[in-house]
Amino acid sequence: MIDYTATLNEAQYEAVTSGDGPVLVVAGAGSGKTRTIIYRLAWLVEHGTPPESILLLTFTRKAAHEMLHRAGLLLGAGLSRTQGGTFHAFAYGALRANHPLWLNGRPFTLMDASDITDAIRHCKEALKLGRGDRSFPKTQTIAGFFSKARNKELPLADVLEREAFHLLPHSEALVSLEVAYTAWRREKGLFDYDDLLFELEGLLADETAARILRRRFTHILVDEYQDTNRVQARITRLLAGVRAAGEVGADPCNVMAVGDEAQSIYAFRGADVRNILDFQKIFPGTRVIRLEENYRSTKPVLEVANSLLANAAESFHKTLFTRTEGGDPVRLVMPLSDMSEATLVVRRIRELLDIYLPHEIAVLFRAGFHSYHLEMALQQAGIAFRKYGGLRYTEAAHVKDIVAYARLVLNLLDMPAFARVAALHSGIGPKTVQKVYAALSLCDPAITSKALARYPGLQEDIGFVDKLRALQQKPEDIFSAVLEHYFPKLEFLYPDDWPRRRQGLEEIIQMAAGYAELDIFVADLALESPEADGSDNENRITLSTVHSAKGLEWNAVLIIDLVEDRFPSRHALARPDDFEEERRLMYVACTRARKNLDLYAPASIYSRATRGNLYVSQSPFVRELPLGLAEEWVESLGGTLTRRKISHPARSPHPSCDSLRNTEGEPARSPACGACRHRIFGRGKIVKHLPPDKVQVNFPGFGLKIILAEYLLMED
DNA sequence: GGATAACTGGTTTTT
DNA sequence: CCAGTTATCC
Repeated sequence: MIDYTATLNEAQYEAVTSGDGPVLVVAGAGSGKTRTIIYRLAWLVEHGTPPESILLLTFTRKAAHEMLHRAGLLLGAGLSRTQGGTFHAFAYGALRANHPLWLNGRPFTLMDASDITDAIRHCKEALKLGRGDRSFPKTQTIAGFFSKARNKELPLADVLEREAFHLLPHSEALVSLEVAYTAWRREKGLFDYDDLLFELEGLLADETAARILRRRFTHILVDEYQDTNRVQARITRLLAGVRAAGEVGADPCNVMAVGDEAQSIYAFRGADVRNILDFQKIFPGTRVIRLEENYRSTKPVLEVANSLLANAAESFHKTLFTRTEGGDPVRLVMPLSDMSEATLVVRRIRELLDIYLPHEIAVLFRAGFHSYHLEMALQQAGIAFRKYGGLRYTEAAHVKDIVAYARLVLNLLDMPAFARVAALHSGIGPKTVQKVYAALSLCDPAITSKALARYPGLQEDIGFVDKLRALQQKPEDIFSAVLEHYFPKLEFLYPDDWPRRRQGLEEIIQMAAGYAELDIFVADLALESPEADGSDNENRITLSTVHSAKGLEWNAVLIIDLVEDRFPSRHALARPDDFEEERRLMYVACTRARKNLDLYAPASIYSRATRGNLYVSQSPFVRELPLGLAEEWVESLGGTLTRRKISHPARSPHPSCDSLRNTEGEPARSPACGACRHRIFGRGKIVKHLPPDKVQVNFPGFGLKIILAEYLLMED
């Protein structure tokens, strides 16, 4: 038997050992949330719950696997029969077993990100929309809005009105494009990410199907509940069932949701914090347990994190505490440019490598491309890294090529895969693809062979795929056959860099080896690519977007590019809600650090457009940092860092005029204060004078701030 | 008409 | 670095 009291605190113990009924665990950053889930899994199994009756829904498959693995270690027995993964992966599995009726028995295929943009581009061309119109949004942007509308469950026109005022002239065109895209998916049997969730909900709407799943999964655990969207919350409810007060029915309603509203960072894709705030209303009789003590970070790190939340909108106020004292100070480094930032970060990583192993160090940033300079500098310095977020292994063209062959083995009428394989042959472009596909979809051997006769290369490929299908092999054997078939083409397809692409292509066979079913493997590739290389990860530092760093932790964390327009992102400055999400994102980034936290705010950023360095404002999250919370280091020419004890007046703790542009794109200013003749940056208004040297200012949408008068402009 | 080469301008975050 | 556009070639 496991000794639960030895390693758990009181609140954790209560969560782990709670009996039947709904439970909500509100777990602050670093409060032992993962440990709690692991022990909960072990406790359930130890107290008679069959492992296969537990469903663990997490944010990444990796998180689920790790928790199950560690719970298995505790128990001394594997938890391989427990299902764990993302909502999307679970939905795929459920729909695979219960085909939606409207498909009429046809196979369905999961689209990956590029399939989605390709499909939208195709519809856009078919409808002749936005041709040569520079103001028409990019296909990827359109895909983003389509998905956002569905995740927020709002009409597309409403989303555009709220979030993309400048696209309103195209509203009608985009709505018709959305209709066409939906029709295209249904016609071709294609599911995008959002379809998975809504189709699963549709499945659960059938009471018989829902009851079967409820009986199968008597205990449901949902991690990162603050980042679920509305349909995911409804799915949770449908899977758990709801018992009215006092009722003892068939629905077990053993659901445990774990989350932290201060770490909600996915509102952009429809995550709704109300799911966690309203949990008790949805599930009557919920037991709420709070984990508040932080075991992860040192005091200096927590003070910075707490200060970020102290400036947040009301509902997110929260303070983490630790019983441990001491720890290195948080460092705020101000390089001259993003180029020298890369140099300084490399230098700092060298220092940290004397103390920590590579895998205990991470560099975090707001967007994938922010790390380009650093990636080059690390390469030159010979420091190995792996990058999360941004381009993935499975998004490389040559990997998509082989996966496309595998998808055709599953389903010859998989439109995106067919288009990809067909276009590998010279002389076949988009139009020919459409023609040949139309002929193939009639499923008449005579017509098929006639259509293919004109394209011998493609005919050979189709023959190869048909043969492979007939053999009914294991996924790894199918991929080795595909590789053998594909290798000779590689040199011709990618003359510039085929040797590089050849490297690591065989890894896909290793990845496939863990799977018994080809379609599940292919679906997983689209949902979340497995670790590309498991070999020397211990010897690499981590580069990651903050979003991809969620749920992870390192001894040393460096956050780069803390400047306005980057972190917070330019797009977030228009609306206060988005700005608040950036703040929580910064909070998530800081709370990843166990011992060392370095913040980098370069004074300038290289811009291609002007072929020079542009001076930039520091991120408001840096400017608002109270003096004394971080040690400040300034770079001077020549790359030397100097410790700065007194803060510069430019370090004003409020958004600058740049970050408070109105919709016309002009910096807005209020008139000078009648009493003191001071002017405020942006739209701020002085509401109170606090003698001798401070004023209270209200920034519409950002709230009240107290500011030193010397930071303000005098009317001239 | 349709495929491919050359060019240009602009980058959020993810399943 | 990559998607979308225009120019050129079959």
